[in-house]
Amino acid sequence: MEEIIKEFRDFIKRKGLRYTPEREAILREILEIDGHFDVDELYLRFKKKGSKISKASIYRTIPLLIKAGFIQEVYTQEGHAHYEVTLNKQPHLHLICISCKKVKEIEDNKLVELIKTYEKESKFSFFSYHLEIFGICPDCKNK
Amino acid sequence: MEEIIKEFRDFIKRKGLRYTPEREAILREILEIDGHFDVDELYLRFKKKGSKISKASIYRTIPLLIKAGFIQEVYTQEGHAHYEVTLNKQPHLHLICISCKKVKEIEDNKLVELIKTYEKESKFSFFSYHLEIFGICPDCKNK
DNA sequence: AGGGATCTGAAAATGTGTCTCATTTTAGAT
DNA sequence: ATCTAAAATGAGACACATTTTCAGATCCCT
Repeated sequence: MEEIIKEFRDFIKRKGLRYTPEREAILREILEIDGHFDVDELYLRFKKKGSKISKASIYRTIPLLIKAGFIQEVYTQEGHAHYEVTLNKQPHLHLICISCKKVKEIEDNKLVELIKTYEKESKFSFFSYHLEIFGICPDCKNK
Repeated sequence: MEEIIKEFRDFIKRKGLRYTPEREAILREILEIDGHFDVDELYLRFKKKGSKISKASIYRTIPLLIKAGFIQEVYTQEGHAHYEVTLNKQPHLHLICISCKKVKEIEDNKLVELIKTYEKESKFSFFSYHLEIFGICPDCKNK
């Protein structure tokens, strides 16, 4: 945990930016969230704690955390973006039920291998990817 | 082309909806676009032609075309959705250059096979998927 | 400690997508 | 062909996510 914070601080410094309590608090809060999150959820968590971090700061910090490689945008649902912490996470894909909106994660090495072959063939340098599959989950099929 | 139009008409009828000139015009316009498109582009094409189809109608027709299986939402960029015609298209994935924003398509059967195994294992019924990979294209690397 | 650049919160601005509503159009029944 | 109820349309209002502006606060280098 503290190492991650330190890494973020180094990243901020390296970029010539300023390390502020708000930026640190946002990273700490995100690291405490298990699973996916969105801006509003983050904002409400701060509000509940009595912390008065503004949405603007959250919106401004998220791109930094993405560039630093700590989080990733995973999908858009109900008109707004959802993110997840990528640290200590295997690459994975999301199955999204279009009926109940639940999201299931699948980790699979075969996909990772396949993506590596695309990287070689295309001569791109890959940063990240999303594989989202939309369908109906077993529970909703039986309704 | 005319067969596709007929198919759409049948789809609309089957759903108990009404077949209108606007709906047909929107489908025709989309079929003429080569590649990806967004709502604004579509709207401007109508405007340029002197056609006065409203954005509301475009927004209302797109979900119909998706349900009919003619188009698909492919990715969100700069805050709005982009679509593509799925007819006569092999399933494929998109490589998006985060520098120049160009999108390259890759078709690959291995991915399709892999996704079929996920469908079996997860017991979901899949409708569609997107695989988007973000990276830097060879051209931008050399700048 | 001082000072200029950067960051912050608050609010306004922007932009996408949805909804409302008055009017028009469709399509089935007459 | 005409009538009619239901559904679709365009225009604009609206809801909401995200970005930008700006004045004041903070950071951090010297």
